[in-house]
Amino acid sequence: MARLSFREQVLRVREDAIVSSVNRLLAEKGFDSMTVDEVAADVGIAKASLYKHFASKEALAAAAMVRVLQRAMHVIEAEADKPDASASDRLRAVTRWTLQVQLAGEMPSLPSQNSTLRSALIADRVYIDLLMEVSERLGQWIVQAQRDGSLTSQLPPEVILYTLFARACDPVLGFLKAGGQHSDEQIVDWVLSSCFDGLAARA
Amino acid sequence: MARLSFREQVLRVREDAIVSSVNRLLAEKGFDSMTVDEVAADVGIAKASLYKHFASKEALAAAAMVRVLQRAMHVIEAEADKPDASASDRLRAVTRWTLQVQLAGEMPSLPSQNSTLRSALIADRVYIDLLMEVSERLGQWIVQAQRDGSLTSQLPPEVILYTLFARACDPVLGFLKAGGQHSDEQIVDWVLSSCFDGLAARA
DNA sequence: GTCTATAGCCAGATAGAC
DNA sequence: GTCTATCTGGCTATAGAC
Repeated sequence: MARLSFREQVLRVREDAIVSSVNRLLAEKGFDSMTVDEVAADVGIAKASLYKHFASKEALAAAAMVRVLQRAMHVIEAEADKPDASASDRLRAVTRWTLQVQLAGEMPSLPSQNSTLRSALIADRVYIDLLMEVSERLGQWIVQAQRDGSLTSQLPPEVILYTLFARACDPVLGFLKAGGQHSDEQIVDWVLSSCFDGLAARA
Repeated sequence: MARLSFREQVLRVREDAIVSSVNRLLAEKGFDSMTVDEVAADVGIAKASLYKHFASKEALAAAAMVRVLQRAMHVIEAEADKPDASASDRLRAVTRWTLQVQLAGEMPSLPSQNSTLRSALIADRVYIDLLMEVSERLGQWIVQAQRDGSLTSQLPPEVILYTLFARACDPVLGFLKAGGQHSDEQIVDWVLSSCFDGLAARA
């Protein structure tokens, strides 16, 4: 790893602050409602300065997505290091982390319809590579869990993978939180249970 | 029911055409990306004429939501009329319908973050009343199914209700459809199974 | 690289003739 | 009620001084 000059470190820190703001605002308001002016105000710099760091609003969102995927990879690696956990345990743990992040208002949410954003994301090599890596790691655990009989074999691994990914934007968390009746832990437990155990009664 | 004059009937038909366009565009692009110009072009009238029928873009979206809730109520009533169905069967059937509508590109999707839209919706008495009625009808079936042991009692009825509602915007359907590998029926079956039976293997 | 100021665009809503 | 033409505001992005 090359040593960074002081100037480069300052740059890093500033960009990190920008991405943090973007991440939070994306979680709060979504991509379309978030304005670049807001981001600049939140970071405490001028809008034009933002554009010296990131070429476009889409690039800002992509950076936030890259960061959350990096966090996810760290969680995955931490789970992989636990010697006694089953594949199913690991998937549950990663899914739990996803729900917690969303409930904490730290999960950036992107509209799947916005085409300019989609284009920017699939053109972003770093983002795509990370997404593939996360998918592969989870995919291996899914297949393993199906083999050892802890996850259903009725569903293709692909369907299970997508279902887990979708927990990152599950609106049920927000509904329950809006009610204000339950603790975050309780909410996460319920959604996790509905996801893995289903709504139907177990025999 | 009062007889409508010819002029009023023409009005009805036109507004119905407008709501149809809005419904489809909302399903396709979402509220933020949908423009009023597009709606006008799709219906084939001038934008100013649209505003003679609906006061705002939010009102257009509300009308589409009212319509889809009316469709849902019809489905619910049709299910209620089936003499031999269990509460659980009825919930599955209504959920299946929801998934089919979404997969057919006919489910209007609204961003939960947009505040002006939220305000417009909760101010719309017709929308709120319908939403409450649908919730109550489903809620009764949920409690009943929990009592007869076909739905889990581990989760509060509220959680189950929200989980079913959330199927209307489940991104898993879109992911699987985008792959182009599977039939719509197959996709619906999988998602329905993941929802009710869960991802974990059944004993 | 940071700022202020502004260009350029687009979309929601309206004016006013017919 | 329908149209054409326009207003208005907000947002992304940039120019240009320092």
